[in-house]
Amino acid sequence: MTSTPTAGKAGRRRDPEKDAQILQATLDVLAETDYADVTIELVAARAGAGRHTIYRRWEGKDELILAAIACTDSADLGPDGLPDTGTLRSDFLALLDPNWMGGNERRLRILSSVSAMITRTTKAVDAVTKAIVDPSTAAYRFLIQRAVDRGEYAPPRNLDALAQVIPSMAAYRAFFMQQVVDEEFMLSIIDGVVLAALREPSAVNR
Amino acid sequence: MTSTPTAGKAGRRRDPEKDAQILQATLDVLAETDYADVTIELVAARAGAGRHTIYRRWEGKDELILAAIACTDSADLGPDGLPDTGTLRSDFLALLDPNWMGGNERRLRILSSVSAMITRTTKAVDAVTKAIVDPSTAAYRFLIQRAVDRGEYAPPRNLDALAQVIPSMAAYRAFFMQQVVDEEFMLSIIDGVVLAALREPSAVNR
DNA sequence: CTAATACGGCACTAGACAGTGCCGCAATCG
DNA sequence: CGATTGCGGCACTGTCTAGTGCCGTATTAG
Repeated sequence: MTSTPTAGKAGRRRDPEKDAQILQATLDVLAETDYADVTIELVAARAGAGRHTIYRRWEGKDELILAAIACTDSADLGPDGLPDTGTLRSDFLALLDPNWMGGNERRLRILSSVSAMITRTTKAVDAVTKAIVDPSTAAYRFLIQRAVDRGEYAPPRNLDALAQVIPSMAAYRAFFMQQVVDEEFMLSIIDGVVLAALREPSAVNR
Repeated sequence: MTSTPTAGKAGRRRDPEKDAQILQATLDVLAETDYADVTIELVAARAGAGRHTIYRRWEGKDELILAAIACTDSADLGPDGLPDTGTLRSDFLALLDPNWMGGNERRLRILSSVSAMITRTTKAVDAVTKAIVDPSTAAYRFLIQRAVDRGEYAPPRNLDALAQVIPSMAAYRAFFMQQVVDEEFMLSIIDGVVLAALREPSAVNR
């Protein structure tokens, strides 16, 4: 669908840059307004493109948005992009700064904008799950597991549930309460919930 | 605005029932579809009313929806409506059944539908906060505090954060993950997070 | 009864937006 | 060069829906 006519066809080639520009513009608009307010016109203008250029590459509005979600940059949430500060608490805090709050703030806004779509399309749920929800949970699961492995805490009763605490509460606050997810809030969750639910290993302590 | 002409005016009186029917229909539609798909036509049809009857009472679509949110029945979340089973764990579980899942399932759906509105209007945030977010948090805060008061657990480090765990994680799951908030899931949060973060009182135990 | 208001149903206006067609220009192949 | 395709911009169609006006009917005060 987005393939460039590499064959021996005549004619001008599709600009691969445009794909990225359009998807990025889509994410920008999605992060700033709401799904219903995302117009192709707006995206095209933002990307410096014509509407046709968009319709030539994607079936329609929904397909475009799904593609944009799928290319949300979650690479920084892979094990390699995660901080390793020595303690779980400061790992959590390190996530707050660089990619995370601007990074995450953006992810949260996109997440909320797409919510309208989620209630209708199964594909949207899949896209959001794959691009945003799963990577976030996986990142926290990784950090906690690593802390357990190095003996900082005893293995938790339910790692998966614990790994979802911060994404859930941050999303709830940013989205439904429309309040900033700042360090103060994060600390209240980290200390008051996640770390509180973890126990020191009963035997040797460090 | 919704006042019935009680003065010595002539003419047919406004049907007070209609107010409730229309607001209820609005909530129904909100719970089933999405904010953008809530048409006055749909609400009117559901309420067995004409569109004029709606416009006669509210300024427009947004006002109607705000009014509907405000009348979400959260009375069952007051202290009097909450279960008192003797232990915090079974209190939590009791919330899952009666008003809660059908009750809460409905609240969650409405919450998600209004999300589109939240990103634009401050009033919507206020309405949702007052009608849904705050009552939910308050209910859990009450249950936890009561358990602490009767000596079941030691006072938590951060009661407010803890009280938001279940609403947040339930909303996140129901909304962004589009998965059912069933007993299995609730138990994983209750045991794996909330109760894990609470400690037995160090001194006399019960 | 008469005047005034509420009600449901229908038709209408106005605006917004998805999607398409066309034009002129740019790039690329043979 | 000529054919073919990509591109931005403009105009157009079709649809959907908020909001309003009108009609016939029902209700109520005086």
